[in-house]
Amino acid sequence: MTRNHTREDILSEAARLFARAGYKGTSLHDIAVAVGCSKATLLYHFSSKDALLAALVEPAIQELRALDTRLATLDGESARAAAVDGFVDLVLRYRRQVTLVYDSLQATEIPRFAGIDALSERLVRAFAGHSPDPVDDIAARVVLSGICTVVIEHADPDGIDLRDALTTVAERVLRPRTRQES
Amino acid sequence: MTRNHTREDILSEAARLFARAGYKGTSLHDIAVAVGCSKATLLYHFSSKDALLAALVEPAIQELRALDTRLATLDGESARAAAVDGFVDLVLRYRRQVTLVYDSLQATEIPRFAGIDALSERLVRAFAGHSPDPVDDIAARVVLSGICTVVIEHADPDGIDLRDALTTVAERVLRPRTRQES
DNA sequence: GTCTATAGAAGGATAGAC
DNA sequence: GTCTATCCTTCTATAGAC
Repeated sequence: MTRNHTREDILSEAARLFARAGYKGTSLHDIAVAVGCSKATLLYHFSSKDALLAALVEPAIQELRALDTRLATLDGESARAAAVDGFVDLVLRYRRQVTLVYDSLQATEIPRFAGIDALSERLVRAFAGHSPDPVDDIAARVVLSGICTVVIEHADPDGIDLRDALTTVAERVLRPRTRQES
Repeated sequence: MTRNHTREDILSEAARLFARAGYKGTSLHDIAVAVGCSKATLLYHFSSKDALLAALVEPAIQELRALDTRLATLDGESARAAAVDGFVDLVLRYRRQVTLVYDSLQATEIPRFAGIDALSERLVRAFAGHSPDPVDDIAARVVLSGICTVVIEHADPDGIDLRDALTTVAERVLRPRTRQES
């Protein structure tokens, strides 16, 4: 089918190794060994290690931008629900890339990622249902980042449906309170 | 007062830089420049880069173990509350170390950290109130890791009381449901 | 497209003067 | 205790043959 099997192999192995040891913790040599080729081959397909990272994360970033655009047309409660569903779906489909977006923002300076901080803030606001309560804001941040970390670490999809569980948890935290304190 | 001002400076600057760029992403040269000394001085005070990391994280790990021990004497609901309060307190007091414990487990092999995975699992179980429901388990993981990430990123302690907010959020997710579905 | 060989920089760590 | 100088390794990236 695809003739770029080497290119695909590189992307696949790089994703695996980056997710395990981090971007800085993975060398081109490591990737080359995993793929079964030389470092020079890696750099034939991708102009640099940074470029490899960018290629790896690009589709995830694009989908994140698409979600952001979609959310802009919604408001309040419906935006919150769409944000949760959309984000959980995205994170589950791009498990390995998620870690990278996290540590790559600090690890490298890839211009393509510009504007992602603002996007991230809009996502937090959507999770919070645009509530003015600071606690709702913190709740949104906890859930957002917690979902990322859990998906990263939860390698094995055993019995339970992770998507449902994550969505349920998010609803627990984010759904507007019906005043009932202890 | 303390005569080890250089040693303290090194620990302080290393904590700052490690938290910003990660362990692998920070070189001894970076730390030396920040402290205003040479690499050799760094390695006079700490036998290796790994040893510096260990010294930095050690107190946090010890307190984590202490919390774990304390929790072992409690059960169910009281254990859950104690776990949340204790953990939030710990994470807030060791903000910078938290990131390190996360990425150092993958970055380096420091024997002193042995057994921390099991400890971490016990903490998750305590957060979940030892509920057998898998969703409660996921909820505990989301909150636990979410709290860590939020504290790391939430550098500035502006108006709101982060401790109260985090505790409140944790209670929202973890407190046993009174059956009320949408 | 893939390789070997190698350049050139940066990393951690040591030796020895002060 | 702190420094400069140096060693050795590893890293990213390039050159050029096949």
